[in-house]
Amino acid sequence: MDESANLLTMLRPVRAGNAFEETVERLLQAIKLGVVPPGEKLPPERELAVRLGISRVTLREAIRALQEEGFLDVRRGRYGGAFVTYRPPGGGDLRQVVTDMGGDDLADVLTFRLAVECGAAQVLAGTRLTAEQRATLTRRLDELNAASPEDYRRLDTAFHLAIAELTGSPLLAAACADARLRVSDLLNAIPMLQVNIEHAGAQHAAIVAAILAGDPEAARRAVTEHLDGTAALLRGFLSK
Amino acid sequence: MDESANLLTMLRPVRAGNAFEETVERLLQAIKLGVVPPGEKLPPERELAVRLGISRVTLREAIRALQEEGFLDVRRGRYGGAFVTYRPPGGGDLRQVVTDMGGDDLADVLTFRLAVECGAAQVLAGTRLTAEQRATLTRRLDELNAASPEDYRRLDTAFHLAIAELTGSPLLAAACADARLRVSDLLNAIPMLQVNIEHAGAQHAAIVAAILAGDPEAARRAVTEHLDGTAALLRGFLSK
DNA sequence: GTTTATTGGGCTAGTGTCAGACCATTGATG
DNA sequence: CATCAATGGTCTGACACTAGCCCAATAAAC
Repeated sequence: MDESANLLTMLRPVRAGNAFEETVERLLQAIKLGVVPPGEKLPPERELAVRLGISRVTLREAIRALQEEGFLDVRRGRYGGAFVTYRPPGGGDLRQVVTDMGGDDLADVLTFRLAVECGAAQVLAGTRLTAEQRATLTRRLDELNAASPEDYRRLDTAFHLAIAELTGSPLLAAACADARLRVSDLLNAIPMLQVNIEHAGAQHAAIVAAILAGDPEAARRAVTEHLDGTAALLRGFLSK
Repeated sequence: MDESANLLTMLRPVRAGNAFEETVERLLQAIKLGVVPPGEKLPPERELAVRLGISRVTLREAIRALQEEGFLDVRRGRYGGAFVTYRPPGGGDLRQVVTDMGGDDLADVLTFRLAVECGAAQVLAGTRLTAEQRATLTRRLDELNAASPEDYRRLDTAFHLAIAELTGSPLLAAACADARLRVSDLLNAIPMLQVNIEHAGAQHAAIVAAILAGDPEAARRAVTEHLDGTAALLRGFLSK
């Protein structure tokens, strides 16, 4: 960690890949995180291209790639569109997933997620929330607690993202979304055990309680505990 | 904050601009944050292009733009290079700077910075640090405390970034660098008062003490206090 | 059935970006 | 004063990406 550490950080690559690759990544994330649930369709190409800031040609290439990989079913005509067919796999080989993660180190991803999610929860707890914001937060928690196994991961993501989004900071929301999708493949590769879900449920409740009580310290502690639990779970499966 | 909040977050633009624009931004940040101090030169074009992941042609366009704006002095031949001529301005019109900030909202930027820097400090405090890491942290603090006025902002940046970099998470370091440069124009537009520097000095010391003591709670609190102070200062100058 | 609005599919001309090669300039070194 | 290594300056051919336009297919509405 010498004089040039700052330099290395500032002069990192300006872009992660070409437009096509980055678009595939983004769509894949929206699909895998369940932001667009199975059976639903993506927005129309013309609209989506504008939102993603790319040309329709590039977008279509990305969609075609995902179609060939079996993530999407594309139908023409009115009421057509790109329908999500992907369903989260029951459980793959965690070590393989870790190996597949591009250059990103496992520790890097987990550290990043811990930092930004704790930061978001702390900030939100330190904000005076409107009745509507409080309602959104508790609704997301209730939905998660009532989730069927196949919806669990999707609603868990929605819950965690909601905390970041409720801070009103798009930059922070984007950072948390980024962190989440970097762990999502990992989470999908480990089985969902009833014990873990119950533990997580209690921790989610503690997080919401701390935020609603306006206690940043408690919120930070609750999120740390929750994410440390997940990290330990992952490391446990990796060392077996 | 309806059902589609997640969608809006996930389907944000894949790239902020074209390669040329993003490169200008990056270099400008490295210059304005003092990562490459006045009088020093950027790495050679060939090397820099590789580090930034762009072609030499695009990099040269960016450098030429910055040269024409007066930030760089480019000299040919051996021992030549792109030398930094920019020196941080004494103090401009803060409101103008806020107006100039592209779409980013002031609150968004401050919230983002608070979250990621608190997260980084908390994570670092929760890590068992090596002797070398502890030495780096205290050295950065000492350098900052001994800084002349013209070096203050640069070393302040280096100190804050060091905390993020010491976590060992490149993702987190990049996020903090991003947050810092988004406020740097704002900070440069307000005068440095002796009182504020003394306050900041005490807060920096508290942050380091908490991290070295391995107390995440205290670290989080100290960073929050420090950044809230800066935010209040900014808001104060804006409302005058 | 026929119509119609909406959606994906495909084309073209123009611009952005790239890799790689070669040229021009400079200042230290012998 | 001649040489040389390091650096910026320039060119070319190939590929990526874009904006804008029109075509084709589909299913609801009539």
